[in-house]
Amino acid sequence: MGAASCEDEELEFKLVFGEEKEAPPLGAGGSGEELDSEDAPSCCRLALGEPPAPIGIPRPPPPRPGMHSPPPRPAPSPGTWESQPARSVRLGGPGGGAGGAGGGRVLECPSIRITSISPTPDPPAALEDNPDAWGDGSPRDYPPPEGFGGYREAGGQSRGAFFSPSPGSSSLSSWSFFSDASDEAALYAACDEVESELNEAASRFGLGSPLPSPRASPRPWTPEDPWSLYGPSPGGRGPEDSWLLLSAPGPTPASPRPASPCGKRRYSSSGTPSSASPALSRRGSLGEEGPEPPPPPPLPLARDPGSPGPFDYVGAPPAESIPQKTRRTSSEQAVVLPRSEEPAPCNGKLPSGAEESVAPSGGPQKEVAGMDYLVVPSPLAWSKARIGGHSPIFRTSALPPLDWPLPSQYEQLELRIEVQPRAHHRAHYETEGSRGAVKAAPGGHPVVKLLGYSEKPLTLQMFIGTADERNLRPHAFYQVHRITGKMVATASYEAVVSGTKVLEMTLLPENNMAANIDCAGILKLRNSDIELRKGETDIGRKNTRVRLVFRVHVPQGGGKVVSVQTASVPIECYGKLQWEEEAMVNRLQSNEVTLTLTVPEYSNKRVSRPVQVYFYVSNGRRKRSPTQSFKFLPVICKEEPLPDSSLRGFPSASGPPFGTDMDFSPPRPPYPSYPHEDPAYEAPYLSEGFGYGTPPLYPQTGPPPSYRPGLRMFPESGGATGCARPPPVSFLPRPFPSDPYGGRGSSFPLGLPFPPPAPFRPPLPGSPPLEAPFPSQSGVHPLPAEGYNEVGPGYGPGEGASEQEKSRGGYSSGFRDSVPIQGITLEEVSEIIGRDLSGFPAPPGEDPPA
DNA sequence: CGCCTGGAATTAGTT
DNA sequence: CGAACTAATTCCAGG
Repeated sequence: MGAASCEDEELEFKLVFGEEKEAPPLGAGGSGEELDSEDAPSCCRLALGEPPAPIGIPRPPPPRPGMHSPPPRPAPSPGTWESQPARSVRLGGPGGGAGGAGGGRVLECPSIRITSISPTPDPPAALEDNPDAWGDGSPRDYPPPEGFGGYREAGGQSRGAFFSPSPGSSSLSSWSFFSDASDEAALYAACDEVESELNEAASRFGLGSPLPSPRASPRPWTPEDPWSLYGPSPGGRGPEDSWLLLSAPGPTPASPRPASPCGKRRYSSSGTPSSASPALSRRGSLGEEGPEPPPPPPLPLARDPGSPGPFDYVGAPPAESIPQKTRRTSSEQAVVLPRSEEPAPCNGKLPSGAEESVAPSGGPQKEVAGMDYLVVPSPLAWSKARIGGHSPIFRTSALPPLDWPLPSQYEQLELRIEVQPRAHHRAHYETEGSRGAVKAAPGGHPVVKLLGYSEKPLTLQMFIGTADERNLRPHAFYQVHRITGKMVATASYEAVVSGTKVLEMTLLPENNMAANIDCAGILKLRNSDIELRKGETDIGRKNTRVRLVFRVHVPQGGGKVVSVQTASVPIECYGKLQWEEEAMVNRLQSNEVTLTLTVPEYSNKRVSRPVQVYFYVSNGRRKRSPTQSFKFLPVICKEEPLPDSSLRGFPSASGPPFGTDMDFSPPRPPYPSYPHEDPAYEAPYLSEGFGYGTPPLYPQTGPPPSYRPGLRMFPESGGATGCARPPPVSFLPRPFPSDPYGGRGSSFPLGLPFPPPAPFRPPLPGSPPLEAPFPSQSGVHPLPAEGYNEVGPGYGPGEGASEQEKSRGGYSSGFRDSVPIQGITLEEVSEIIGRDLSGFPAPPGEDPPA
């Protein structure tokens, strides 16, 4: 719903609206729907939840590899993981050494070769591997890409072009993969995994092109960072030593990725030069890019000595069009694995210095330098490792890859997103100027904090991850973009890890180990550029949601670190709102403390899931209140609390830490203001288990202590439902007349909950019910208070419920298609709007855009 | 002048 | 194969 505005008068928003100027995330709401469509894979949901352990990861079904990179394997020490090198090695192209520029091939191997990055510029050994090994002709063998745009490349390639799992959407299967399958499954999976992993590994290599991002600034801080590993000190990558370079094989054909959400679409099939083809594309992806700087020098890896980065910037990735293989082979290929991500411990051998030490940065090329070959652990081992819940402890030398799931909390450590980003952020294309940093819903920017540690500065890594139901992993179509400028107070620098741009910031004890993420924008890569990459199975179309993923490696002594990660709520990156309507304010029923308006009906009446929509109150000018949200729910949801609700949020299942969050436990604000709460969103996301670690803060609305997350009320029944607070909202289903006050849809007063929460108001007589008015539908009964779960299985009936319940026979039929349901958490509404509004003369109402 | 933004115009991909 | 639509990108203009 759009914002309702009163043009007549200007409202005083001080109270209501924070000062925030930012536009409300309108589009966000849409997600719900999309989810529906997209969610596809029912399988997705994981039930697993291993607690803290990162592992909550489900095993992938045989078919698809779920992980891109091999999961870290358990280290000798109990509870410790070593990241493994990609199994595939890229064969050096021409000279293997140098970056294997030539199309190195990837070998599949049982054994992996890892090269630690040596300070020396040597080309990565890995590259050299025999190409043959990979006879598969997998994409891995690619000619060196040339002129790619850095980002794309980075993203693409690295992401593994091939390897990397599809960003997103696709995925159906992924989950299945991970599921903790039983042993058998495990085995099964193992095989697949192996491949996948290999692929991943390969991808990583590929990545390497350093991001050329011009902007990447030298690392600001770091120096002290204990973990120099990561970030080598600015100047040096020393640590890199520890980093390993891997060359990975292309994705095996066999292990196809999960189908993209929609099924990956093919651009003109055979590579038609359809527009898609980069080269041809009008946009000139290729063309443009082509011109771009040639692939990085042979020794890609090396970042400039000058440019320090924890992660290496790998040489710029080759053009998208180029087969990944190519890219990889090129010098670029030699990717340095950042300590964490990619590093595979070499034969056990850690890269020198790898461990905690900060390795001086050796030459950039270190990565390449000597790679050791590792014996590849048996698939099973890997599988299990993944599956099993293990502590997120890794060797400093072998940090977990970006696609490796990690818990947000471990023992006393917890990486929490104190302030969540807005649910909508328009990403910019390379052809556009920056669209700024991601903002927080309440205004300002997201804030991430590490709890349980304050000894010394640590490096906080951030990258753009997927937001689908599959495992959280770097998003192929989006990259983090470093924002600089006078308005940016947080020092950061870009690094490329395995083809994924990573923004690194410092968490300082003096700042309570918190970082204000005001330096992170989101870059959109052209779908065609990414999709053309060999090995890339994901499609970019409609794959526009991302999450900000934060990771930190906390030194534990003994060369070990605890890696914790958390992901933000999903962020819709398409500028475009799916739905937006302006709600009409019913002045007659509005007063100083209550704003009554008619809620427009949701555009898509067939949603099967709850759709969270956002709204804000505008004074008709530029003043806008902070964005608030509520959900349109399929009727069914209300009625049935999913039994599994708990499950629905995989997260919960996945881990203790998560569980809570997922459920949006108390800490969470009751209000819908934030997207993540949105069932739609969450469910899927949650599934991943990790990401959401922390409950977002909802400053604005401050979560009322009293609030029960679980209680959700629908308007009609709503009040009844037992909201802790009776929301003063009433919906009136009405046709949507143009009439200012009459509305179509239901109207509800946004009242100030204050004093006495107004009881829920019954629908107004006049308004024609859209379909079934809630009330009567009464089917709507108060949901069981499970917290959000109530609403659905995970909130909702929506996505979460979907599968499970369906399977159960639950509500599938349940949703009413035709009827748009409007479910709102009264509480939310009340709080959100109500308070603020109080005091207004005749407030304009507004709706949330979907 | 450059960075953001919001929107609209185009073009490509689907149905 | 073309039309109608939708989504993705590119451009523009205003602040």
